[in-house]
Amino acid sequence: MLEKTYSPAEVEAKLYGRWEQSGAFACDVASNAAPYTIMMPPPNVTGSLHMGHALTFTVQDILIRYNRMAGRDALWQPGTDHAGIATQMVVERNLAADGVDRRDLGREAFVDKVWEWKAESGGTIVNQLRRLGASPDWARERFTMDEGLSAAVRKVFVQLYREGLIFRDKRLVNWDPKFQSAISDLEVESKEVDGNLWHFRYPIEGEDGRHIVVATTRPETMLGDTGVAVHPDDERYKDLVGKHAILPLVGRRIPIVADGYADPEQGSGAVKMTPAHDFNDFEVGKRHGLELINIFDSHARVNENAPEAYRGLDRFEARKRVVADLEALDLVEKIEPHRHAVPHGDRSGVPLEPWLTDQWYADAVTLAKPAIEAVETGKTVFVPKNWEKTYFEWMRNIQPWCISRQLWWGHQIPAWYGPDGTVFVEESEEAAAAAAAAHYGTPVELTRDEDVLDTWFSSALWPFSTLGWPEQTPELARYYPGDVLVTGFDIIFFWVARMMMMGLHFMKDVPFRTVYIHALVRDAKGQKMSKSKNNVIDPLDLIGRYGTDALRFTLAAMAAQGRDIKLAEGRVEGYRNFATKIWNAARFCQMNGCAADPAFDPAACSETVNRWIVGQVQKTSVAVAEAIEAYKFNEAAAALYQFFWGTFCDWYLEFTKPILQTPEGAAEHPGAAETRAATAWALNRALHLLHPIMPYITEELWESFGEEAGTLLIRRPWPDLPETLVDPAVEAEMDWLIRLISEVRSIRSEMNVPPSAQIPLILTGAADATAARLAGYRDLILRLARLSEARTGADAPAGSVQGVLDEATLQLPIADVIDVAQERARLTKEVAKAEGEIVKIDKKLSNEAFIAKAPEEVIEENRERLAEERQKRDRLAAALARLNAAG
RNA sequence: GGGCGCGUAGCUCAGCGGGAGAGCACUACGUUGACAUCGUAGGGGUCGCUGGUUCAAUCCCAGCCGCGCCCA
Repeated sequence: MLEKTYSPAEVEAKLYGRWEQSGAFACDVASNAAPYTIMMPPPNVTGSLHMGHALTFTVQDILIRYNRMAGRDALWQPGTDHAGIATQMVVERNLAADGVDRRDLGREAFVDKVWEWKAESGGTIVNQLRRLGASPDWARERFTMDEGLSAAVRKVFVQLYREGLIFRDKRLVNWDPKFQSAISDLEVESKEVDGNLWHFRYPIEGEDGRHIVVATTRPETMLGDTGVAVHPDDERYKDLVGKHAILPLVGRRIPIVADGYADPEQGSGAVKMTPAHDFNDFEVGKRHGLELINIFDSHARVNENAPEAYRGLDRFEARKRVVADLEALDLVEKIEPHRHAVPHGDRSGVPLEPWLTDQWYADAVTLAKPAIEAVETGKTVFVPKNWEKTYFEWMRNIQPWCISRQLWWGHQIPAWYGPDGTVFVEESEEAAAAAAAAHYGTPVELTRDEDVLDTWFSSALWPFSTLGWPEQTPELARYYPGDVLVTGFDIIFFWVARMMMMGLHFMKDVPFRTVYIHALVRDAKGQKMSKSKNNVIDPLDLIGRYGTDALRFTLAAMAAQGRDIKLAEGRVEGYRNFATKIWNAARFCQMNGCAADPAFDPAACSETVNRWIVGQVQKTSVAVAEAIEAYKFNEAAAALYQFFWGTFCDWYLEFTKPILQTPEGAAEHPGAAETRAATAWALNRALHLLHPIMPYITEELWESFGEEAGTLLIRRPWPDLPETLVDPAVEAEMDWLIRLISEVRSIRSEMNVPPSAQIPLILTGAADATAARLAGYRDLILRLARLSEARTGADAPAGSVQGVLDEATLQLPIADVIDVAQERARLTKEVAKAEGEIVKIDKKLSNEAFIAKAPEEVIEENRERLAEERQKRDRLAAALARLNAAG
């Protein structure tokens, strides 16, 4: 016998191991089944499970479990990425706690430390994924720094270099002074900061007392100014173009140029130009041949290119000093408070410095072309479709991708320099040495490039590097391209776009056919969860309190396309209750001896209730399958919830009670055996349908109810049921029954008939078929509507409360409890309601244009509804008349 | 400024050309042998505003008002 309540924690721990050990998660390269592949977006190895992960991995697991059941050879490829900066930071912090600096340790020893750290604590998120019930093929778990994946990185780098698609260049980069590394423009986070707009006067050369006023948010950069720009049409400055200003504090003579970049509306209309420290100024500088003067070192301290007084100052100290010195010279026109966006490093959190350095770049412009085309031609489709716009927007405006990072943890760039700086890009040191020897005609000492590659460079290869590329493995042939990539929109640029580029370039095919972009999880108020707001909901905490299945069902139910998820804990609680409901329904089935019967044939039921539930199961299985295949997880969840609670528990189990529960001394109902088998069958099918979303409770119940002892639900086939199980006549009959019971209950409740009182029901004006139904379901009706008798009759007994059901009128003779005034009010309200409908439909039908232009079935439907409403109105009016006559 | 999206019941959200829905919350009643993590019934909505298209608009189009996110 099942326990009284479901205990998620116990069941989860027990079943996960059983699944994994049974090999249920593994794909089968030798299988004849069609493959179904999802590449898991590798979480950061330093990461721990947050709500976003919970959503994305739940969705992926639903897809994988469903497709596995649907007969596909499913591969869900798991793994983690090495997260260059984040991981290096973690390990550096740990070392710092022991008073060790990585530079004292040296590169090799430091990298060893990182590997040690990874071995000890790198698996956190992977274990948390298990608690979520995720079922990837763990045996194939990969890490972006694995030897195989590293070989893929080297090969890709060398090939792209030889094709001219990777190059080295001196450009402005987003420099992170804290990490001492370049970062890509995607890792830049704009933050609104309260600052000032400082207006400085720059004296004009040769015109005593005349100044040009420039406005800036970064006074300290003026030490590197090499020009002033004004708009060509700006009348105020026309005569100054071509002249020079004298840069205060420095004394440099700088040209005044005309450029459309200067906005006459902004500030004074004149802008100082610092081409070595601002991306826009860099472009303007290029157009006008302005000098590039780098005034900062890598820590963003003023260097030797600035006047001696400022050297060594940090950029913020330099700012104060410059302003103070200009004020002393009376060259500050005004200072206005100004709120503006300042680029920050998304991980370091410090303001970034545009800085001129040598870096490696990938030619994203060229690589993006086929990737754009693949989406244009539908080789890869986005779901929902509108994310294509975001993708195109970025891909069509893409810039060269800075792929080098000044870190130690990552894939070191396979480039070696000869004594004269000649670069040799090869897959190994030996190859580089050979190439150098050939170049110089003699072996030489080579120095390897110290930099490593952007983590996303290796992630971009994930869809094929994890399958063994560059080896031509059977896995690669079978599982590339993948079916669907599931991720959040925030990762379209970082990862999706780059996988598209690399996949198309190296595999000559897209990496996945579909990209499903899901929502972001926010808190109940719609705010992004963040530690600083202290509104983070921990999925593991929710799992602990409500169970994994409840959390998964909640996320599925809320994963409607195109809208973010505002997660309120109440929803999780509600779906925990749903799990409890499932548990209790199963207990009930067990208590009534409903066990799987191998001989049961759903198409051959004789009891109407059983023929009905079998059809409802069929409809639900189709609805759920279609919803999952269309990535409409909320619809799948709603169909399941409605079926299990609203149909199976609320009606079917109630309908079968009189059949299953034989009163003392009475003979068993002739349909009892069939009903027990049908109930078990329906419950078992429901467990199948629920399994992808609620794997644990369904697997646990399958253990007690399953048709085949010792099998696991995870490996069972998805129910493939014929449409013929749905019988419209049966549906109509059960629908009538439900409406009759509901109507009686509603009247009883409104008339305040105590639940314990058993009252009679007389159906007047009933057609023969209706009378037959009443007789056929008499026991059920008595029980569920709490009646003492239920029969047809010719006349209404005096003092009846009345209701209408199709052509018949319900009479509930409860003269002793009836309140005439209350009943009159009730009936009057009902009549008015019907009357309102009649007026609405009548108006529509008497509109000639409607009759002329609307489709025939719509007109017909309205005619039917009108007739129904009129019938109802007439019967209710008659009931009212009877009441008035009696009262 | 450009792009995307959202304003539907008290709350969280489905629906998106032909009868306004769900869950939670709320109210009343209920110890009917699966379930109070429950049952039965009920109240509650000019579907942001204004125009337009249409026989028909919560749904399509335009404008406006509020709100969010991304990119400059």
